[in-house]
Amino acid sequence: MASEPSLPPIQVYDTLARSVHPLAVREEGKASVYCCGPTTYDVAHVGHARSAVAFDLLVRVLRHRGYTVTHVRNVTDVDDKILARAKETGEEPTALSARMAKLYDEDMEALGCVSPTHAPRVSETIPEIVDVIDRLIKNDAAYAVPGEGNRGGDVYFRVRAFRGYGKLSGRNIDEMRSGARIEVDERKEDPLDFALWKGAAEGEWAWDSPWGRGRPGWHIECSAMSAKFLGHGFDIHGGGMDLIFPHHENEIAQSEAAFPNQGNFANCWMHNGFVNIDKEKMSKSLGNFVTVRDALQRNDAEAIRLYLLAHHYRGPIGWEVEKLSDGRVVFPGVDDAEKKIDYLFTTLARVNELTVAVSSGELPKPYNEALASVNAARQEAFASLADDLAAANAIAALYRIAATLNEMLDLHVRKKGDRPAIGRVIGVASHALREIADVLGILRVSPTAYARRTRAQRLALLGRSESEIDGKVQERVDARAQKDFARADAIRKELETIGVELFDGADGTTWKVRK
RNA sequence: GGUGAGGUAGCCAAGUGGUUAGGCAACGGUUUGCAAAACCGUUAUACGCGGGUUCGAAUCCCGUCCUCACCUCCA
Repeated sequence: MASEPSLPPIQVYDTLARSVHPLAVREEGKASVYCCGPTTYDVAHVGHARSAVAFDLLVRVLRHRGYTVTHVRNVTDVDDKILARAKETGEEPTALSARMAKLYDEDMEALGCVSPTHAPRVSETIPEIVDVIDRLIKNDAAYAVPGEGNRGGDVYFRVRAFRGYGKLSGRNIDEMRSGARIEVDERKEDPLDFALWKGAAEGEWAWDSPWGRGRPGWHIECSAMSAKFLGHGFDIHGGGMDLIFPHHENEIAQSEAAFPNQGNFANCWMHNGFVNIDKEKMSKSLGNFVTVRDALQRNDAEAIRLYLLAHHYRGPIGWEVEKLSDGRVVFPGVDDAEKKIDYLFTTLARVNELTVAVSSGELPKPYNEALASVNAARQEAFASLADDLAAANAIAALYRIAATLNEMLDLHVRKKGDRPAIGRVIGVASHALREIADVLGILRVSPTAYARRTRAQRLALLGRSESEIDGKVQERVDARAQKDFARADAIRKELETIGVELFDGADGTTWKVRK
């Protein structure tokens, strides 16, 4: 169902098959995607952002290729960690959850992630969760253990009863026993069994169920939610690589045991790699994390997104953190990405300022070649994205197209070349640039809006005010008017040392804060 | 112990058998009062190490070293 027949079919790496294979959807022209979202006990770090961006890219690519995508991303707003954190802060767990879920949405929106079609919450899916557990008990795949005293009962999944257990993560049950540290829990029939429902004491944060008051186990919500919105056997299930075991393995076990003889729970499994700091996985438990909000304070959202996209979604990303001598913390890799975003926006700004005649006839050779190179770059970009979301190649194509645009713009500015031919190349190239950027989810605002917001952010980081810089610039403009170039150069140098670059253009002097 | 990911030029990072990845930094050129931006060129016959297959290997095979992750909460 490609909207453009010349583009190759989409293929992705499937963790279950351990290979790249063509995407097969159960319903022509439609794609169903379920992604594991956050557990809302704290703000998101850039590892969460990476996962969201990776699957946002998937959804964008699918939509660009003509698929109608139903994208479900859950919010685990009921969890022991939320309860524990709420006890620390004195907040109601539900309030903490709701607050963090809102911040997560804000962060991901800032990073250009399109809102999922459905974002179900555990707290609003309890009846469906109870229903799946009930099915599992009826299918002998799970068993209830009565609670004691005023505690509700527990329900456990009978791992050994599910024949396919381990197929996603490549583990076998007996090898796991020797390696895993398993807490002795007398209520379980087998140490491998995991909780579907956990009984809670009277007065605790809990919901009613046939087994007494309690809360759902960690994995069951995804089985219930995906069934609710996508049904059994949906197309793609996504999440971070650390979820393969046990979370996704358990989802498969639950869903396939609840709906036996109905085929695979999900047709294809995609997993994103980690964000590392100093070669170690960024994680809450290690404490080596950078929150999305930290990152957004120091860099533009577009730059963060580009940095994440510039690495293949399955590989690791090293998030560089550098402490400057003055104590400030910077992210050099993201700064680098921000320069690239600057370049692309600057190119677009030049295009926007231009009004030019457009040739419709046969183009002279050099322009024809430029046009061919743009079209080849565009083709390459979308072919790469179709090949397991190779975004880095699409980004490379972006630079190639931008270089052609700037080359044409330079010719135009210098009043050289064939203007209508230049106009035609610029028209095609800028359209291709925007189209690719759109699928990548970058260059989402106007160049002027970007310039305005990055200037404000960079000035704030430098501790300078706009009027202060404007004053200096005006001083220099006056000096130049009097041909006092020594004074003008001194001011230029002074501004340069604090990170401000000047540009003497035909319409006067403009300035920019360097990243 | 089991399972998986990765080691590519100063740095970041694509690439799974044969013609350019791309970016950053540095340097040279065009342009500029000087700069910046932009464009062109150079740095770059790079692929952890040792064997092997092949006319040809970063890419396939065997061995080996190193890093990281999962097996416990984790995107």
